[in-house]
Amino acid sequence: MPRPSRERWQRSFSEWFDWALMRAEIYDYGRYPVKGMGIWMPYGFQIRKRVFDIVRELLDSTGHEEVLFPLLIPEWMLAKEAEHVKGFENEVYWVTHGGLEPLDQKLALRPTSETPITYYESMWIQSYKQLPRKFYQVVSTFRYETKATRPLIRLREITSFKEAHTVHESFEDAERQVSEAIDLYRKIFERLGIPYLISRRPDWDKFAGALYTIAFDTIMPDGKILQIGTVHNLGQNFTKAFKFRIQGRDEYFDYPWQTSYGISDRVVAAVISMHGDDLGLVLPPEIAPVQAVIIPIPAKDPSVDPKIIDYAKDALRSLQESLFRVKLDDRPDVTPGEKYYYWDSRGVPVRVEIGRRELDSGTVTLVRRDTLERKTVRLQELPEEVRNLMSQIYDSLYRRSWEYLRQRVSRHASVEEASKALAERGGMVELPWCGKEECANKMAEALQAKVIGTPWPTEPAREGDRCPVCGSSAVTYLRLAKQY
RNA sequence: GGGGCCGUAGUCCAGCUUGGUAGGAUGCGAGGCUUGGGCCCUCGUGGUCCCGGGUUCAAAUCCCGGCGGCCCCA
Repeated sequence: MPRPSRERWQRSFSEWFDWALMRAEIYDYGRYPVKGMGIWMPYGFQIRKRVFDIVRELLDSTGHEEVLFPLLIPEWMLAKEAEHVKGFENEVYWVTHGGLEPLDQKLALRPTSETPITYYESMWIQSYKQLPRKFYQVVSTFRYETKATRPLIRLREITSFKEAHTVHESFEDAERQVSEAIDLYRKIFERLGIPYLISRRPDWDKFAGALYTIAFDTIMPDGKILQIGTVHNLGQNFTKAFKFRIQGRDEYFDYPWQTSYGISDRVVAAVISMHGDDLGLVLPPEIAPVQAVIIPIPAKDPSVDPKIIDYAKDALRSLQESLFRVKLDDRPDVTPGEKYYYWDSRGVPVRVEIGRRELDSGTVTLVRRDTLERKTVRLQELPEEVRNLMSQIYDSLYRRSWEYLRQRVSRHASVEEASKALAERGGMVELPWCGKEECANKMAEALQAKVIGTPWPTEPAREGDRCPVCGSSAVTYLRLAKQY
């Protein structure tokens, strides 16, 4: 078999994505009778779990403490911070009845948890000595999306919202926390081989209630941008709204500073999309529920088959002892070819083929999922070879996805050039920008694209670069793209 | 926000224009034959035709409303 094509993957990505989710039994979407909600199936649940294991590991190791807040938020609490409630008013689900009885206080299904968490922080924290404090939870959140919902990408129940919330004694420390969060997110996406761009969202598009928002975006196979993580500096907006004050080093009372940052199901959508091909998923080994699958090949002479199975079990044991997640597919009534397609679609990184040839020579044949290259190695070397292959697969997925992203980001002096680039390959374009909202909107309109933001860290414009709309000196560059 | 397409077996789809017995492929189960990339054969199994209402002697089919999915544009 030649290297698998990525034609359908790229040309009809939307179809590919729906197909891949079903085919690999990840997320059953489109037949639950509530819009925008689906079911994590066992295999998908394993992937999701391993992705969020990485998230938890990195948060835990940097002093974040996992908590769990209630799903329901009373109306008065959600409404405490004026900008916040205004930003969410169109997408909140309300619980209005208990049984047949109308509730005297409407209860929101949390769209995010800044308000209840701040409410409790105000009771738990009295002094700067208790700071910084970093909490997080991984929960379902609900948003009444009016745009077209998509599996994992735009859900009404976001089933895997990791929201972190931190408290600090000073603006400077909150700024430091923003950097830490960005660094954490970089590490998460690096581990998953998801390439990203970091942008500061324009002021008119920041999180409701934040001073500013930094966002991670990736580029999907169809060239559209997907936001995969956000980091907000909340300033004192919520602490003031909740009259949450602490005693500072100077003995005076003042409002502490907060940040919050979130990652969701979209990370799983991104990792699936980024590495896939026309056969289905290609999973980075770290999150693959099955890292190697052993396929026994029956012999012409059936009396040899028990020996092949025994030999395959030797291979299985050897890999299990080396702590790989490995599976022997010894279903007697399914042909090897069908098993290949089955496991390929699920993205298993390494396949181990064992037939008469391998039995007779004390070897096994390894096939790597990303390239379908084969290689025959001695049975004793199996664990080491699998380990090497997995690391090569990760490296190559990583390089390929970053290469893909880089090819779809470009800087242009004029709207015409940028428009051409967007038409040709989608992705992100950057144009010099004077900083005025009006000019940004005009660029977006001309390109029929959305303003994504400005590069982070902030990049001052080069001498002589001019805003293509008003012609005045550019201060930085504006990123625009078609967005999910 | 505007426009379009679609909903029939677990899945993919035909049937709808022209109303009159619910079809195919695939899957699933049994048996046989195969097995180094989806083999083949036989038999069997599987349906609230998305939901509600209307028209009609009769509705998967026509009409209205709803729910859900997809695409394009803003």
